[in-house]
Amino acid sequence: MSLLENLNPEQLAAVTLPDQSALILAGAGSGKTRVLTTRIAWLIQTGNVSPSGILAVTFTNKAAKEMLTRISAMLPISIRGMWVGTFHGLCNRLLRTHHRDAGLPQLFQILDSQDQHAAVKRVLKALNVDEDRFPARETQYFINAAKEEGKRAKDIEIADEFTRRYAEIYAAYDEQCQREGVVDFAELLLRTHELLSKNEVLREHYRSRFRHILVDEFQDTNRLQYRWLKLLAGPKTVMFAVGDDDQSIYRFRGAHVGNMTEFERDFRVENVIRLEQNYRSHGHILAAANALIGHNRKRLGKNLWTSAGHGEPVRLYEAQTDGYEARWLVEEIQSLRRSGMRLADVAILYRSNAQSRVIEHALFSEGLPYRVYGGLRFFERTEIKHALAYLRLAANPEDEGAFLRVANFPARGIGARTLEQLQEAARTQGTSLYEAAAGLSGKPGTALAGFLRIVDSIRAETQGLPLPETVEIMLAKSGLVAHYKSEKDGADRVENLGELVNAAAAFVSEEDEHDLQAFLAHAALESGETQAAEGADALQLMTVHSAKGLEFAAVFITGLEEGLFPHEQSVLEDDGLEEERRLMYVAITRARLRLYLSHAQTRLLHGQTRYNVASRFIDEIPEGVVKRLSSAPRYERLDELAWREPARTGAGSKPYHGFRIGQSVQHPKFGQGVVVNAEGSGADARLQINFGRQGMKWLALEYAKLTSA
DNA sequence: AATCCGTCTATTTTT
DNA sequence: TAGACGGATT
Repeated sequence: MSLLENLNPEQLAAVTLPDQSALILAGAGSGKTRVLTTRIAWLIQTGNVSPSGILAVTFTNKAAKEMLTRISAMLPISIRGMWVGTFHGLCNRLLRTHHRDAGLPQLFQILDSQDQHAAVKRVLKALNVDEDRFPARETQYFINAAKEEGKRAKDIEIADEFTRRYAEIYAAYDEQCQREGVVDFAELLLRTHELLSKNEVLREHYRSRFRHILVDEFQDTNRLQYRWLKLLAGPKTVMFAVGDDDQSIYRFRGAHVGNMTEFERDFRVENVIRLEQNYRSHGHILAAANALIGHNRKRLGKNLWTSAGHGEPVRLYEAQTDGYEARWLVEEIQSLRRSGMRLADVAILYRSNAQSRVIEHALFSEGLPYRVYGGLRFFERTEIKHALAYLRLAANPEDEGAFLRVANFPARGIGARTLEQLQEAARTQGTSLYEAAAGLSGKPGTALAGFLRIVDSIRAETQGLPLPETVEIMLAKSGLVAHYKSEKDGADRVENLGELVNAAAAFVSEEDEHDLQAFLAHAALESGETQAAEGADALQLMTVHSAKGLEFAAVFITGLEEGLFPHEQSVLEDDGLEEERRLMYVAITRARLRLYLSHAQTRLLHGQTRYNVASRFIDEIPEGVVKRLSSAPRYERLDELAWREPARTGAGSKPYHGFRIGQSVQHPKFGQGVVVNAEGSGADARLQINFGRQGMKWLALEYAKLTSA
C-alpha cells in the first residue's frame, strides 16, 4: 500500500495501530505530522472509519491547515465531514451549532485578548475597583487561569480579601459578557465543556460520532483542554495523542505536561511509541541536543538518532559586546551566502525580542535583507480593530466593547462625558448602550443620532450583499478611510483597510462562507500573519518560541548568557530552569546542517551595561562536538559601532588593584565570573562579581583568592 | 481633542 | 535606553 511506503518501523507501528488509545512520543524532526496525517488517511482508506468519524485537534490554524492539505493529498475522496481544527475553532463550531443549549445568542462575538482586556477594564470601572490593587492585566490573567481550571466565579476558593474581590470581579465580568453576547477564548473552551457535561444527549451524539480523536502537540494542552478531550471521548473512542515532553515550552500560558502521564493512565495506554529517528539534523547537532536535554530530570525519556553522518561541528563564538556579536553574525552570514546558502534558510534566534534590535541594526547597515517574526498581526492593528468594531456593531448592537471603541472614532463630538451619561442611562434602564443611545438621541441633529444612523445604515445597506462589498460599504460609511486619508501618517492604515476587503474576499473563496458572523469569528480566531511575506530571499529573525516547529539549514542561537538564556526570571520559578533547557533543546533541533552558538561578554540591557557569564547550556554540550571560533576579531572601522560603545570604554578601562571592570576572573569556589563593579580602597577594596548561576557576589580583595581568567 | 510630559517598567505567545 | 501609559495641559 503506497500510503505506508518509506515509513520506519516505529512510524509504521504508530500509523497502523489497532483500535486502542496510544501516546506517540515524537521527537523533534521525527516525522510527527507525517505520522498523524498518514494515520488518518490509513484509517479512512482501510474502511476503519468514515471521515465524519474523525476529530483532529491542533493548536494553531497553520498546523490545522497543513494537516488538511496533507490528508487530501493522500486520499482520492472528499474529506468533508472530518473535523480538523484548533481547540478554539472546534469549540466555536460547536457553540454556533448549539448556541441555544449553550445559552448564547446566535450571533455571539469572540473577544481576542485585547478586547478582553478592554472588557475587564470596563468591569473594574463599573465596580469602582482600585486599579492599583487590581490591575486589569492581572485580573484578566486571574479570570483566564480560573477558566482554564474549569472554575466559575462561584467555584473560586476564597482564601483572603484578594481572592474574594477577584471572585466578585470575575462574576461581574461573566455577567457583562453574557449580557453583551460576547465570549472570550477561555470561555469558548469552558462553555463547550459545560454544554457537553450537562447535556447528555449532545454528549452521546458526539461521543458516538467521533470514533477517533487525534491530538497534535499534546504536551501543550492545558488542564481544561485535556478535560474537554476526556469528555468528548466515549468508551469506544480511540485516542491518538502525539507530543514531545522535551518540547514543552508553554507552561507560562497554562500548558500542563503532566497531561501526558495522566493520559497514559486515564486511557490505559498499553504501549508508548517513541519516534526517535531524526530526519532533520546532522549527528553533531543531535548529539548536542541529546546531551543538553539529558540534564533535565523530569522527562519521559527519549534519545534522538540519525542515519546521517556527524556533519559539521557546532560552532561557538564569544564576542566582547553585543555589538560585536552582531558584526560577527553579519560576517558569518556573508560567508554562508558566498558558499551558496539561501538567506531564507538561515535563522537567527534569540531568547527575547529586545535582542533583535542590535542584530537588525547590523544587518541593516550591511544591506542584508531580513524578516522579523513577532509583533503586531493583521487583525490586531488598531485601524482593523476599528473597522471590525463597526461590523460587529452592525451584527450585534449589544456589543458594548465595539460601541465604545468607535462611538467617537473618527471623532464626531461624542466626548467622554456623553459616553458616561450613556453608560449611566443604560445601567439604570437595564438596556444596552445602543438602546440607551437610541432613547437619548431624540433630537436628530445630535452627534449620537449621527453615529446611530451610521451603524443602522451599514446594517441596512449591506443586507444580503457579498462579504467584500459589505466591508467596502462599512469603510465608506464609517468614515474610517476618509479619516486616515486626511491624517499625515495614515497611508499605511488606509492600505491596511483596503487589505481588509481582500481578506474578506480571500475568506469567501477559501472557506466558501459568506456570513459576516463567520468572518468576524475568523478575524478573532486567526489573527493573521505577523508580517506580509516579502517573497524575497531574507534572513529569518525570531524568538526561540516562535521557531518551534520550523527548520533551517543554518541556525544561529545568540545571546547565550546567564540571565538572558536561561532567563533570570526563570530561575526563580520551579521547573523554570528545566523549561529554559527545553527551550534551548528546541532551538538546537531547528538546525539541519549548521549550528552556531554565540554569547557576548558585555551587553547593553535596559540602558545599562551588563557583564554576563556564558550560559550554562554551553557547558552542557559535549566538547567533542564543539568548535570554538577564534575570539573577537578586531575591527578597524570602529565608527560603525560607535553608537554602541561609549558606555563601556569609560569605566571599564581603569585598572583597579590589578583588576578592571568587565574582566573575567576565576574564583576557587564560585568558578568563573566577571567583574561588574568595584568600591573601597586599600584593605576595604571590594569587587562585585557576576558568577552567573552562583549569583552576584561582593568579595573583599584582601581575602578572596581571585585570579584573572 | 490632540499633544505633551513625567513615571514606570522591562520574558516567552496562541487562540 | 525606549516604549507605553495616564494625567494634565493647551
